[in-house]
Amino acid sequence: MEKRVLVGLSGGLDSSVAAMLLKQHGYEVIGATMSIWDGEYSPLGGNACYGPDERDDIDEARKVAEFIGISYHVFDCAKEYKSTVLEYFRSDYLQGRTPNPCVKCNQLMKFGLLQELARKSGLEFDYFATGHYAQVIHKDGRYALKRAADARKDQTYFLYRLSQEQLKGVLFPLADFKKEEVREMARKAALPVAEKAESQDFYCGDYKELLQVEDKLGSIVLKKDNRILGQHNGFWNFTIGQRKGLGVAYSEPLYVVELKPNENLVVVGTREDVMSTSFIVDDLHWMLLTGIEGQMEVTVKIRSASREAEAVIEPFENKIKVTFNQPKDAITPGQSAVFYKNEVIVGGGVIENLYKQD
RNA sequence: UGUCCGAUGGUGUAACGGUAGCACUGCAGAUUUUGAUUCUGCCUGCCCAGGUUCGAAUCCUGGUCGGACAA
Repeated sequence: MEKRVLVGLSGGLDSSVAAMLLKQHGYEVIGATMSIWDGEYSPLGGNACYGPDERDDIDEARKVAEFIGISYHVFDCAKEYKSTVLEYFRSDYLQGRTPNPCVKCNQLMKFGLLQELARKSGLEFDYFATGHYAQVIHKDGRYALKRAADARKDQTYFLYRLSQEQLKGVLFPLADFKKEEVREMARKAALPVAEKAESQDFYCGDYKELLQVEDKLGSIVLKKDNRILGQHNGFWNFTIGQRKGLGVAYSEPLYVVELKPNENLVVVGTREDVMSTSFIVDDLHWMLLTGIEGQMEVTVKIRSASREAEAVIEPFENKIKVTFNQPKDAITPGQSAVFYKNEVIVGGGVIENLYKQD
């Protein structure tokens, strides 16, 4: 009997190819897209997750579904998206942290609500699949994510919060392919989205709308001597490690080193000032393991596009303390730190703050 | 209205007298499922007026402006 798979279609290249591959492999495939845009704001058009161009993406996903011959459904997740992802996004920024909406969205929406609504609507399926570049392994009775074959496109970082239950029923058809191979397959099959461009932003409008704030003048101060170097329109417009857009000239590159929400201060410093070695991770989520007792050597990734680096993790109160072997730049509260051992996700959590000795 | 110092692109700076470089900002692009990082490219400048030199940002004179000292 054919196994049934629900595939999350985004209207993009990757998920389309994923669906096509599953179909070719003999699964009975059902396409589904979540609708998250409620039209409250009016940003300029653009290729973003949360935005009015969602309609175009849904149209494309529908075309693709027709093209490869699978059924297609759209589920309205706008309300929940707003109360979870957007609310999280907003409150984190207003606390001077830098949230990662993709992580939240994967955990709660794509790999959560979407399947839930599909089942409620009467659809039955054995697996859930997406076009993510990641692979699932099963070891010692636990499921975990392993980096994709195409290391350059690996997306496990965004998926580290998936639970055992979520991982258990997941398929990633693109796990073993490189991006170029995926595009080539799409071209050969003449998929409608074969030439679709990469990359999408989270939101293509002004973040002020999502944060529900107005500009508020504040100072940009130099860490070294607290000298005021310039002005800004609100600390929420910045993230640790940011270099561009400060509007401040100095003898060397300046980076945002710290945000002080209470005083609406943006503290900047030199390259050296953004480097740290130790930090505390909270809001833990374990994957291959269920926790650790003592120290463990791992590699840690603290930003989607930043390369993972060697570090030691160890319990610290109810949290985890991470210590890099070499100082690392832009360790940012709110971003996720994901621990890998031999390319497999051991666990991860959210960066709470730097750990300072003495 | 005395003395001293300084005066280079939007900002901070560099250039034995030989036609101005660097960093930052800004802009454009590459990379990116986070408005970060990183990478590539681009735009702007020698306070003014004389003079000395084959030739001056660099030397001299005067002016203007800024800073410091000076009751």
